[in-house]
Amino acid sequence: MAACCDHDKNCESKHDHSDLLNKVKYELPTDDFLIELADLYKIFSDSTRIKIMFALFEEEMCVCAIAELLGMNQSAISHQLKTLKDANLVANRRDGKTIYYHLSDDHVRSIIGQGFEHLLEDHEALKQTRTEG
Amino acid sequence: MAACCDHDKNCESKHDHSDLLNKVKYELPTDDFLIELADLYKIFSDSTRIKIMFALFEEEMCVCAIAELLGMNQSAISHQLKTLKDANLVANRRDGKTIYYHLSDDHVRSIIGQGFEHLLEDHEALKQTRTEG
DNA sequence: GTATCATATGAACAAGGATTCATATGAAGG
DNA sequence: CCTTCATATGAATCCTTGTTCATATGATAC
Repeated sequence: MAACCDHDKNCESKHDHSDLLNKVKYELPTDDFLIELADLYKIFSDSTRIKIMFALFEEEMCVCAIAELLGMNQSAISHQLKTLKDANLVANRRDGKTIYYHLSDDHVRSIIGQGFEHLLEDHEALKQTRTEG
Repeated sequence: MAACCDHDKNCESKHDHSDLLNKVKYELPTDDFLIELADLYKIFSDSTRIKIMFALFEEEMCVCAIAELLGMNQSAISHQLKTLKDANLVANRRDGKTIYYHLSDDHVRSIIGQGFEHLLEDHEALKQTRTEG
């Protein structure tokens, strides 16, 4: 009988993976950490937020400038900036009535950089197969 | 009058950002690329998929082993594996009735690695403020 | 062929989230 | 104070998406 399965109806396989499962289970980070990691990527998973972060690569911008740049209304941008700020990815400063946002650290750059490279290489690979075919 | 606004009701600001906007707009990648980038991170933004990828860090696994590991049913895992495969993040091989999945390249490792580090440093910072307080 | 196991897939449902609208806050100028 | 501008926020809506259930495919063994 499979080693780990009769206590859970989700585990219905007839295979016996006990050895593999025990090993992998041991190496796996905690659920909490993995959920936190997914939540971090969730922030990068919206194109509006990506655009905002890219814009802030250059220099700090106020809310209405970002809204104008992206052609979206101020409220939408404000909501997304809150999301980014809650995740410590952007910070802001007030100057009179205006509030300027900027990237809060270099993690944004390095995280986006990795995705960027992945896409570039995918596009390269695609081009390759096209010229080969 | 602000330089770029009367053509678009979303651009209602009284500020004049023309210089800044022109500069940033010029530096910004295309919409298509930014959307593609967001879509890539979207794949990392689900904890089930993250867990699958982490499991495959160790070695290849068949569908039912992953399901057993995560305590989820086979269908859910299969759907997510399809998502990962469509994004070229995992690949598979058949051996009889069983299909084994593995990471398809090292981008998964490097992308997850960046997020990993970000979280670790955040946790460090948190610990710091706690001991200071 | 039929039965069984491993996986894939389509439809349906539920939960989450991005945007918009309306409104609130908060600062500066008069 | 009152007005205006810049931003924030809450509620409502619509769209996306993860999971489940039921079923299909595809391979092996008999």
